[in-house]
Amino acid sequence: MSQNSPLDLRVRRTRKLLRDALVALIAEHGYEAVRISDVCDRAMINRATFYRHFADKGHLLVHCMDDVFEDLQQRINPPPRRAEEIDLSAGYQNIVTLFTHVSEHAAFYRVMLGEAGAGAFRSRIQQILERVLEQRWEQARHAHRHPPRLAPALTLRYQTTAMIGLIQWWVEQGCAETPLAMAQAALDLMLHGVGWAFGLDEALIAANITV
Amino acid sequence: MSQNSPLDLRVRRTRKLLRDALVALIAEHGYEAVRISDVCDRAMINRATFYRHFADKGHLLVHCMDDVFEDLQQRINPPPRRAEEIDLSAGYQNIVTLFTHVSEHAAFYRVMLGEAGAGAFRSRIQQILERVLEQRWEQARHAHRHPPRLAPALTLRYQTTAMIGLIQWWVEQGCAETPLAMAQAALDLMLHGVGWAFGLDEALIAANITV
Amino acid sequence: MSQNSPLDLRVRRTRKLLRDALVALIAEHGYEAVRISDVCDRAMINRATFYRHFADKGHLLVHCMDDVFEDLQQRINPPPRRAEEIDLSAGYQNIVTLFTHVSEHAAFYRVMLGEAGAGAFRSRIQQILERVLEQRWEQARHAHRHPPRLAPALTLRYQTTAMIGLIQWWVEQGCAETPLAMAQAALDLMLHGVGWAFGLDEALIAANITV
Amino acid sequence: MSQNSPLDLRVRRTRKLLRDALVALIAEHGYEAVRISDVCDRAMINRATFYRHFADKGHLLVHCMDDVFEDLQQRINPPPRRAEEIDLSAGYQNIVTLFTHVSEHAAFYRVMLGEAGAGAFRSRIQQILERVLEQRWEQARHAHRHPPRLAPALTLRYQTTAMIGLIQWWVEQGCAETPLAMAQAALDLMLHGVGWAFGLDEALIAANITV
DNA sequence: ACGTAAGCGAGACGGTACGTCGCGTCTTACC
DNA sequence: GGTAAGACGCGACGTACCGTCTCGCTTACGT
Repeated sequence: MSQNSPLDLRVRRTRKLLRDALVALIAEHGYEAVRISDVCDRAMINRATFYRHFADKGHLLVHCMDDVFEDLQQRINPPPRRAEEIDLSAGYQNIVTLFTHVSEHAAFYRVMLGEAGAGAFRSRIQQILERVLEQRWEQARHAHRHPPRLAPALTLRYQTTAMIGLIQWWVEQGCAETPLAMAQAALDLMLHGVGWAFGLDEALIAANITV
Repeated sequence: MSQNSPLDLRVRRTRKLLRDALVALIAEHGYEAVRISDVCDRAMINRATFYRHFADKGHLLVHCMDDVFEDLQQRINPPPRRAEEIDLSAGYQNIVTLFTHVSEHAAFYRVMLGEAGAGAFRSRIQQILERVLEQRWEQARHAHRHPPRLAPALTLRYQTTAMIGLIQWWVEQGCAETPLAMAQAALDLMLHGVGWAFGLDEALIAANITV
Repeated sequence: MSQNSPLDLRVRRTRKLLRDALVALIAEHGYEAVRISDVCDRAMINRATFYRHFADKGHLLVHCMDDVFEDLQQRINPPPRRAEEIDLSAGYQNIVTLFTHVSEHAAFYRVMLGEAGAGAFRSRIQQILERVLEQRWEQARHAHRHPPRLAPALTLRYQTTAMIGLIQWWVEQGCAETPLAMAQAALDLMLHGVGWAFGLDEALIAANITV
Repeated sequence: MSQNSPLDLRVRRTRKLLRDALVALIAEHGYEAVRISDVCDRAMINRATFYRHFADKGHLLVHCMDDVFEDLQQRINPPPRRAEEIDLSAGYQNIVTLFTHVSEHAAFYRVMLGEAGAGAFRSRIQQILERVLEQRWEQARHAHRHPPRLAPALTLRYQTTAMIGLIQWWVEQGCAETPLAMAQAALDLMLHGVGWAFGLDEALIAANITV
């Protein structure tokens, strides 16, 4: 039997060691501060070998992100096949899944979304969330009574960056709340707005719409 | 005493040249890609002189950010002196001011919030917004009928990161909308939520609250 | 014994390919510039296979030199069996043989004696010539009227390096002269000196001996 | 007073340290075996600084050779201004000067002419000697009774390489003989030939000319 | 002739040196 | 006294070549 695995065992081992070392070091010192030689030392991989696999630190980072996001995509992506179930519970499920996934990579998310993280990470997860949210919105379109009240692109950006903010806050707190609680909070904020969350009186809110 | 007199003209000139050069170069190549020697070349300042004023690139960046945020703080910070005017119009005014300020530094915001920007910038503006929003929320507290429905820290983070997302989206579009339109959109999203913006039926929203 | 049986066909083939490749590449780029991987590419031999046969580039070079010098030794070495024939014609014959041999490996000699050649080659051929010349001198000793007028070691070195100089000059010229002409010139220089070759007057030479 | 010296003191110091280190290390390990980092370590110069002065090892070597050969050229070059003194004593003086110079750089010559030396050195000194000898031969031309009996280029090469052989032999012996003795031997070999030095009978030599 | 031990191709890997780049410090000379 | 010019130590970078090491395949040799 010839091994039909795509890559030599040694190759996979080397890449995994490098990935793990990078993640650990970013968590310790931040992305920019990590030197390729540090990664190699930690991974116990020769520096020349690093360059046989990745052109530079950024490529290894992408490799790491692929690792994380692949997991996320596989759990979130499958959209509801039966278009009739337009309730938001599927969306809620997705949000729960998202927070669960985050909690499983909490350390990575904490540092990557932090000040010392890599901008590429934030923009990539933002795109992923945007794509997912847009898809769901497209599928739910016929259930709407009204046309969109604001430019969808704007709304999408608002919601996705806000979600990332929630995630960042949560992992900074050490994931104190359960993923379900976070998902519920996210859904509430999405549906009722920040004013509601702050406890503003509905009448006050309604009154100020016209301002 | 000459100590507290405004700095030597040459010093101020040098620092301004360096600031301008850094901003221009970040806009062209991104923060990390900018070399101190590039900044000096652009500013036509000797590299040794740079080090007489700033310890490193980060310190110059802080200097630049101070320049921008000082402007913002001065326009936004003054809280409503008369606590009785608890209408949201003051908040709305603040938001207009914010977007106006952003439009005046659009290039800077675009690159600094982008993938190639500096993480420090994003986190700093986030803190500023959080502080302002928190202040306003504290002042408006007695006007609320209800206690906060979600943890205020969470809500704050949600709203401020969402605002930054809006800003980023806006400057990426070239500030096509007016600051007033953006402020109105921001306020609407804040008060009515994303579901409303997407045009979801209120009944549907209400129904799913219980999910 | 299988040990001294001629080597496996594959082994001989591999070594020959490597030898030829090295010689060709030295001729093209000089000894130091040749990389082992270049040799392997040219020879269409895997690099790992190279190391199964030679420890490094130097060992392959020695292998190549053995190839060349073995030919030379076999043609020059057999000293005059009958000690009575002490005429110089046998020495002359040897010199003719030497230049003939050189002409048959002209390309190799040209590059190996040139600036980009291997020092080991020059010193090895120098030793060979020195051994041959010393042998002949020992055999011709009883025909001398006089004891050596200069330290034999010095004279030997003078003559052998001069011969190598002649060879180098000749191959650099593309072996324009016949081997016989070169041998005659070498013998003339050996017997009559450089002054004579330049056409200096004998009286002048004699006069200046005392200087 | 502005210093009219061509180079900053630090620059000259750095280059001298590197030169000395290279010479010492070549003497110890041979040219090819010397690593640039070795040179820098020995010279207590940072490796990056090396590259600010020399593109590679070869350029530093040339710098070293210039140092040595400049000395030689200045002592040997000035040709006899008064063309009437065509005796060979001036040539003899030159040869004495050459050997004296060599004895002052004996270690350098020993290793550079040895197997581990640099081919460039040998070929460069060969060219220098050739140029000097050719000059003298041109100036002495009208004193000759006869036209050259062999191609001057060939004779030049013979003599210069032989001289280098003598030099190499001498420094290998630790310069046991005096420079004067070596110069006399060189002149004798030049004027009377190798056969004479070996003590061959003149009649024998004469008889074999016709061979 | 044919099974087997060898020679061999492929290529990952650890290592060492290379030449380059940018940083931050320092000295020197100028104005 | 501030500045220009630039040498210097430092350390990371990305590249190149070396020599070693599996792991299978195939090929010449010995019985």
